[in-house]
Amino acid sequence: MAAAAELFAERGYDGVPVWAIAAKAGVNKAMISYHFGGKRNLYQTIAEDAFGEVVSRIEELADSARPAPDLLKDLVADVAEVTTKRSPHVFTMLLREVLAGGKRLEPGVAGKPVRMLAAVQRIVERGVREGTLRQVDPLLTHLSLVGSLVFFFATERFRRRVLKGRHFTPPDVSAFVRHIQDLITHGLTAHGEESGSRVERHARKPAARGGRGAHGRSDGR
Amino acid sequence: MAAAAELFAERGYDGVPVWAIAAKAGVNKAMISYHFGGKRNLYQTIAEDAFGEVVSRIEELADSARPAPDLLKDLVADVAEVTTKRSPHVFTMLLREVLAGGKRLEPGVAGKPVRMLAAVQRIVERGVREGTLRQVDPLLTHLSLVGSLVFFFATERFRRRVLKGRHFTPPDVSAFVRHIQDLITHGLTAHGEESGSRVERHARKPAARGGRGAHGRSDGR
DNA sequence: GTCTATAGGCTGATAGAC
DNA sequence: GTCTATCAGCCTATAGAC
Repeated sequence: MAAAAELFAERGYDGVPVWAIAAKAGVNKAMISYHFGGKRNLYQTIAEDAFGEVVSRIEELADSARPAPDLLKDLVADVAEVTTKRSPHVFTMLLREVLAGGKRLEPGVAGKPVRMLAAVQRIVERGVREGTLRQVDPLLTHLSLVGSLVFFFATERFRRRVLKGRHFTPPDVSAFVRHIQDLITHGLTAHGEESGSRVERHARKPAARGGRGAHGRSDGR
Repeated sequence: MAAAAELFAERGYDGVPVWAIAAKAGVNKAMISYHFGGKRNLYQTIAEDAFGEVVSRIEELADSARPAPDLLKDLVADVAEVTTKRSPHVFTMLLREVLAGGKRLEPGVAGKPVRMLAAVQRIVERGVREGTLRQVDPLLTHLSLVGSLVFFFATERFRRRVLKGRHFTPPDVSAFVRHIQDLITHGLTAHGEESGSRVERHARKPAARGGRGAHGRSDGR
């Protein structure tokens, strides 16, 4: 499954012959039909597994009552953690599916991007309602935030290849996480707009779920 | 070419048989080999054409001496204009290429994403140097900004399909452009941080190149 | 320039030996 | 469970008639 995920992410479903997956996994190509029921089923299984992990993480955050800006920052860190430590190819595969319009997936899996969207929207809506976020549109905010994230993680391979000797900063995940969290702070939070006073950071909250020590926890700058 | 672009964007290079392109274009499939020299050449021609348009627009902006925040906002509007009025499938195709690591394209075309990256970085670097932008990392800023844009335009078809009866806002291009420009204003510009005073908008500049009336010109809010 | 017919290559799945 | 051999389908490209 890991071998297949990498190949599917890199070349797309139609671009990967079954023999390539078998070769990379060090097994016989007939075994894939035997154990997974064919190429399409293998793909489906991988997608379900990977997308499910991301969705459940995001929905867990959306169910929290903590301040919306903190949740959004944790979302960034969570997403980074999933893709770096669990399934490196989720977002490439997810993005390919979204580009295809979700035609290839069975309904249950195809709905997962929509659940992510709904969860993020819920967080943003509450933040706007409670005044911790500026008056931003939840859908557009979701698209710009998640768009940045998905784009970054899905294109990591490309950057590694083309930015070899040319550019200064090698794409560093934790730096990117901090950058996005910083943009959330400056671009989305309502810091003191109603008072005429100097901009100030919003109050810190102790982390709701113990110190997992992720990349750039919103309370760990 | 338009027919092929749409199909390539939707299903990917490997997912589109030549007969499908021929059928959609209303021509015989042998004509594609005759006029373009085969499927791969057709793809290459389309990619070169579409990517070139975007790159030249962005590089033109990067060569301007106007304030960096204005340039970034115009970049957003320009990108939106190209994809809505000229080639609706550029970003889907571009994104697919980036996901593939640029392996399919000849070097000249593959370098175009890098030129976009370099141009945006140049704008951001100058903005930071001149103090019109906060002290942000140029590469990370490029990735988050362009990532949002590319993601938005590349996934428009998906949204139209899945957000049919479910969600309030149908994805509106001009609203998204304004949203991103707003994020640039709040998240990237250095508005009065050195003075202790109230946040204020940066000074307006008259548009450098006549009133083209694009979606959300930075001076047309 | 346009079309039909076909060649030639590659792919996914599986029958059947072990 | 695993492997080899093979089949049937689909794809691109082109030869050759018009």
